Amino acid sequence: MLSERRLEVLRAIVQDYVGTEEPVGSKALTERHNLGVSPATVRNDMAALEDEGFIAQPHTSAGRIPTDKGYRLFVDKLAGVKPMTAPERRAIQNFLEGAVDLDDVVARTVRLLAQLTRQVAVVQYPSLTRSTVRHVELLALAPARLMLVLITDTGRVEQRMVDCPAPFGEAALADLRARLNSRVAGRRFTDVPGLVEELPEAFEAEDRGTVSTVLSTLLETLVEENEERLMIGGTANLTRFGHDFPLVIRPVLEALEEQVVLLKLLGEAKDPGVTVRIGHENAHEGLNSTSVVSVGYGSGGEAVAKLGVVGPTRMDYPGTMGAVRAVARYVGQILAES
Amino acid sequence: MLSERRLEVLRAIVQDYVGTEEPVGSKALTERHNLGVSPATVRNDMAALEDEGFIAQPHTSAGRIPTDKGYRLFVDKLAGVKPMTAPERRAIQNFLEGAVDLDDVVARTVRLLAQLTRQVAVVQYPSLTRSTVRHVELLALAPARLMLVLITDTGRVEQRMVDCPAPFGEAALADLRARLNSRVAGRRFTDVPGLVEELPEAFEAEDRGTVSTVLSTLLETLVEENEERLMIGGTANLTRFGHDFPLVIRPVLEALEEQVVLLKLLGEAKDPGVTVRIGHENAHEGLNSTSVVSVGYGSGGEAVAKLGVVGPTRMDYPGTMGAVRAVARYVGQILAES
DNA sequence: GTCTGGCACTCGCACACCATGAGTGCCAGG
DNA sequence: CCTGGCACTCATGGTGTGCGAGTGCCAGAC
Repeated sequence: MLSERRLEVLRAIVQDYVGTEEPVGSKALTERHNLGVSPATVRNDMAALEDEGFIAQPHTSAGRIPTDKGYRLFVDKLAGVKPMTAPERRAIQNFLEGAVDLDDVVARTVRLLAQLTRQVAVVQYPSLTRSTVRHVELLALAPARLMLVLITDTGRVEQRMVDCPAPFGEAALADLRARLNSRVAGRRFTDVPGLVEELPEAFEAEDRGTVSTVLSTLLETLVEENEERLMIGGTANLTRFGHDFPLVIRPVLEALEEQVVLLKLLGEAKDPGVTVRIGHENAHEGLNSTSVVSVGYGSGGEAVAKLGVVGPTRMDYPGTMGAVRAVARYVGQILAES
Repeated sequence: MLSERRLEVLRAIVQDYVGTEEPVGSKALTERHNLGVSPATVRNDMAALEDEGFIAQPHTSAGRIPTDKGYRLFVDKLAGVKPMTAPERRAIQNFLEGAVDLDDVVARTVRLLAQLTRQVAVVQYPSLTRSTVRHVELLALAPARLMLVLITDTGRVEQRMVDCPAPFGEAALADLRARLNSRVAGRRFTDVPGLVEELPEAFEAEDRGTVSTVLSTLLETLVEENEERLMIGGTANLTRFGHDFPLVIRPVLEALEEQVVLLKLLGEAKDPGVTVRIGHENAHEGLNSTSVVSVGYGSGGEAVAKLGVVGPTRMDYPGTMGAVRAVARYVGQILAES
């Protein structure tokens, strides 16, 4: 079991290492933090912490640095979330309020997060599956070719072409449009399939094929993989990573280009609050030397998507968590207003 | 004036340096290329080339490397565009044909370019201003709130909210929708303003305010800055840049995050063919050690947007130019088909 | 039992030194 | 105008060394 003081030592090590980027020794520790004990005592505590796997030394004659396990303990037990200051909060709000549409909200959020945390920011677009339908529109582009436009409560718009098996009259089109909207408008995406099931039956036999085609296109749109888009930014912050450049940064850049990887990354975090995944806790190899801080955000009380940052495991966790949480909160507000 | 052989020497230097990334000396040159003269002669030629500013030596006792000016001469006079091989062309075509919508086309193009050239790829979305209107749709979301949806011939969709000064009836809406489409469908964006000018006059006085509002929103959409979106990829290739990492790569990453910068970059290239901007020819400071190879692409004969790659000035120009040109050609085809 | 000061030990890092050799410029002769 | 020869420069890499930060351990104090 770790005594109170040993935890305090670990906290001091994490804080110093995050600040200086250099392994921290026993003497420096006692000087910068008033632990009330001598370096020798700290050394003993360090030896114990090392035995337990919370810290390690890069070389025999160097100071200690925290391990992933050490950071984990720090995040779980030793550090809170550092709240943003009032001016910071105002700045966030002001910056986000200038957004004109959903794309802009996401773009601004990415910039903001990247600037606040000085790390790589990742923002997922509000997911279709968790939002509700605002409107469905059908346009006849040609006698047997329709365009289906789906508008969500978060302002997102998806469109699909529909090639009809048979020509489809203007009247039938208006009818379908009206029926469709009266059923699904305001409903959650997940409920839509059940709501439109027997819709074809209301139409003439000749039109049923087309109606079915339209419906299946609609349902496809709801589940389609590209529903999960995201935007990243602040990659220039990767240059502040470390000294042993290419080897670390390369796999990270590669991982960041794989949207699938990132989506999985964000998706894994089920926690209602801020989630932190440290180093090897990330499934993807390329991200083994990074930590991911993420949180859900949404227009109502409920999360419709996630956002977060990717940075070195040696990061300011309390500050980053605070920034991520604050941004998520304000983005939620903005989405709710629009 | 530079003799034929001196140009040949320059070509050899560029080729060797691009291949090896190391300054090339006179002896190595005569060994790898059969110039038919001795190293001493080559040295004299090199001295001349250096006087003219085409090459430089990093240190006194090192070989020569091409300067920006040297690359410029190489690109303009000494190198052609290396055409893609047949299998490569087939691969490009196959890869692009799998795309399901415009976003996907752009995304695939970026990946493809990045892989082919092993550099950073930039693809601009087909610009609104140079395309034509396929359809304009108006939806009533609330009595005094409309949504305007604009669909282009390149498959792009833009939507805007319109808050009406007064409630707008269903009949008037249908009327406006019909009149609008009959006037602008199939027309170029640049012609739209003239075509809708006197449209409000056809409506009752009470509706004119709303009609005007809708029209001005439509016109805004046509010129809005965010019409010029773009997508980038292959940033991981930046790690192959050089040995003196952070200092070079940092400003490049920063520049790549500024869409404005990139758009200007692509926009500057007015050439109908492949354009190459080398090193300091790029206005943006951060890109002074990079070259940009870009070209326009379009669904018809006409260019509606640009695409290109950003890489180190030390790049394989003929190959890169060939890849860029080929990809642009096939993307154009794909867009024309859809 | 816990903390402390002392002490010997380890070892990475920075610096200096030197030998090597690739590459150059210049010159005299073909 | 080209070539071979020659003296010179200088970046690079390997070795050696001193320094100092940091450690582990132990004996003694509280």
